Amino acid sequence: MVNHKTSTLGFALLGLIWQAPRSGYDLRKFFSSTPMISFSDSPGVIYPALRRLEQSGLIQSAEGSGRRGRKMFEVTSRGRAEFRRWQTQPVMQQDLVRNLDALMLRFAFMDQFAEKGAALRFLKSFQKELAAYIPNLRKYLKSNRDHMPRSGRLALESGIQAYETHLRWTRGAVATYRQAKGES
Amino acid sequence: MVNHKTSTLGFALLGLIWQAPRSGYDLRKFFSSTPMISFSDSPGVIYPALRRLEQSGLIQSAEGSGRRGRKMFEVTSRGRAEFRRWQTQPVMQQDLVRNLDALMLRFAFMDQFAEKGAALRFLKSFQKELAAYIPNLRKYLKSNRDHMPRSGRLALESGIQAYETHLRWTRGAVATYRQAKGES
DNA sequence: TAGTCCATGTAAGATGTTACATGATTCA
DNA sequence: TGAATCATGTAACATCTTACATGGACTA
Repeated sequence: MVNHKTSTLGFALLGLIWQAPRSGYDLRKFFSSTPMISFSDSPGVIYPALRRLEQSGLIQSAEGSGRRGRKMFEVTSRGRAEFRRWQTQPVMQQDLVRNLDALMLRFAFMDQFAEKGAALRFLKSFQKELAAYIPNLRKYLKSNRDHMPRSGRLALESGIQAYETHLRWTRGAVATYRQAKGES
Repeated sequence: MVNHKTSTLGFALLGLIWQAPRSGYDLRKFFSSTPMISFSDSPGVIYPALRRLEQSGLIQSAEGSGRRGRKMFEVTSRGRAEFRRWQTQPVMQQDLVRNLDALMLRFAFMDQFAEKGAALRFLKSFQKELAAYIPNLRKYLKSNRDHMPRSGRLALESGIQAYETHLRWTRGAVATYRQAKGES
């Protein structure tokens, strides 16, 4: 068994297969027809990624798979453990800057696959990193705005606004979870 | 001369070198110390990318480059033409979904390198694609919200909010340009 | 029976990640 | 002189992009 380091795409596939056993074709169609369109639905991406997940022992093809010609995959217990490990890592500043999409993917599957409380911990951790990072951007803008071209300044402001929107979102999300807790 | 298809990183380098001749080291430091930190500052990324730009004839190393050991690059006329072509392409829905960062990069250099009016054309084009795309996400949310897990729904809402923030930003940016035009 | 969709794959090539390597320069 | 920083590079590896290839099933 070869051990590949799972990519963001790999975790997306793993999460979807965990939701319900799926074939490569199902996954391609899912990507092309939902907001997960940000992932490529090309066969040259999906099938090799599935083979890697299988080689790493994170998924296996189910026997007696549906229609002839289809190969259905299901998640193994190793796959579930690996997914949870990835999903519940603390949020780092680097994730914010380089991999915001992966962060949201981790959160998207939180209710289904992580233990209770993981969603709130994630949100708090995300919030903390955002609150620490946004002032850096503001500082840079303040020091440099006068000798930045207008479009450069606007682009930076757009980035700041995007992070602020995420921060606002985390507050709403935390409230949603708190409320649900109170009701239960 | 080999012709490589220039990547987003390549255009980032090209734009920065156009602003002022720079060495690989300068570029690495720029990435690591400004909001362009989203690009890798690793030498294993920067130096090969510079070689590719040079091989494609988009940059050349300047003679008598500064301190001993440094190689300063400057943009060629082919490089300028290629940058402008990339920068002034119309915005496609695919750019929105897969390459939002590249879009903002294109805009960031607009005032410096594109002809007058290009910034406004870009903003209008961006606006149009955003206005066309956001309703798709809303529709998906509306049809699926009842059988989505809470965290999945929240993640989708975060995506919608991010796009809406960009749309709001374009309106502010258009106003900025209009105002400057009126004043001039 | 012809066209479309289902379904899986391979191959070439470019790019990015990470780690390693080397030597010059500056400054305490 | 030793450490940090300047400065450029290579090499192994994994991944993604794009294009091509193949055959079965369905349906007008």
